[in-house]
Amino acid sequence: MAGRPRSFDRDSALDTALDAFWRAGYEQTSVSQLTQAIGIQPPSLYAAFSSKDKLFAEAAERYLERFHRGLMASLDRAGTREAIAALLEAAARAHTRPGTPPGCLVLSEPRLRGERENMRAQIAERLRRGQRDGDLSPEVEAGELAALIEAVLAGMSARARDGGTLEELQAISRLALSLLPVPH
Amino acid sequence: MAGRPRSFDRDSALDTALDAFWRAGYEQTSVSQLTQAIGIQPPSLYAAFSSKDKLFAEAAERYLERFHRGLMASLDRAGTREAIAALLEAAARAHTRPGTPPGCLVLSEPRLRGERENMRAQIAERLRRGQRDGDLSPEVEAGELAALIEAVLAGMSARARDGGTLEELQAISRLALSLLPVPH
DNA sequence: TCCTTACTGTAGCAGTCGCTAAAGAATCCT
DNA sequence: AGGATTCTTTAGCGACTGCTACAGTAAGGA
Repeated sequence: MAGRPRSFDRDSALDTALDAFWRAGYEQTSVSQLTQAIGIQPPSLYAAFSSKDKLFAEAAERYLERFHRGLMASLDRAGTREAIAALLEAAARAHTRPGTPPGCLVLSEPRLRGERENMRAQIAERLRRGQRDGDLSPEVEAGELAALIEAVLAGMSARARDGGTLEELQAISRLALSLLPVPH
Repeated sequence: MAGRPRSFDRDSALDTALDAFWRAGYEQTSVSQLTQAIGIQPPSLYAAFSSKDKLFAEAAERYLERFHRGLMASLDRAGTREAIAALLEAAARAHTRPGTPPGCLVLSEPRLRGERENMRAQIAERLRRGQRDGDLSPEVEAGELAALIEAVLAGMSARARDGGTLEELQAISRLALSLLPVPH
């Protein structure tokens, strides 16, 4: 049944791969960089993960679970303004957190366009809920405001990759919040 | 003195190279893609432009002259709000203009970080002028507001690359404008 | 103990990367 | 015409890309 046991920890190898993809993106991360960072030879990587593409998919899924979903859970807060404020503040912190690469994988990796669309849809849904609840002006189109918020988040991520500090991103976040129209 | 004349138009070759770099970025554009698009062999490219790096630098300079500076000239408008509105609107149009690649080269190419810093500095300077002129609230830090505006522009560029339409970008632009505090 | 199974390291596949040596072709100058 | 100059094409450099055939190794089951 069982053969020779794997000589490396698949789970921590996935962490290492995620870090590499997050830092440099899919295209700029070579298989040889990955195997070197993990400390294995190519056949071991391919036995465990099938292909660079599948390895990325699994690393991205881990990113979603471990970083992205928690961040998006900020939207569950009561109060639309508080929810968006929490999302922006959490993003500012996450995008500049020491020990992880700067910026957001979802917002910077071209291959994750689908996740960006999910993200925008979730924000739009939260805004619509706010309009139903009466704590967001119904005069603004929720989809459009969600697109603006996504754009601000993408800009914050890009700024972080350019060396922007936590304080700079928090300033962006704080100023961006003032565009949420309160109900009259 | 003069030897065999160049068989291709250096100027239009530079246009072709700019289009390629703009569309896919520096790293994702190979020399063989460039020579194929221009219709020449590698030695001709190297005789005319020295290296991929120098070719990119020249193409980027052309981008700045031909697209970026005109866009930034929107800031010269009288009225700070009008100036920022014009910049955002011009960006929405430029990032989705048919016949040119989607998005902004300055905002999407990692190598052009310095230009992004120039851009932010120019926006900040315009905002400070607005505060001196009294048509922008002096209570907001111009550098921070400039960072927010740059973030919105970067987000618009990213959205354009994801397939965002002119109308979507205009909606972002219009909503973003509401964060400009008027003087009390 | 021996077989089966599944991993390991070595080595290298075909293809592409940025770039260039060498030789032929087209121009100007004398 | 002949030489000098500068481009062109052909061909290919060494290094790297994602990936894999092959042989050796370490485990469990009979």
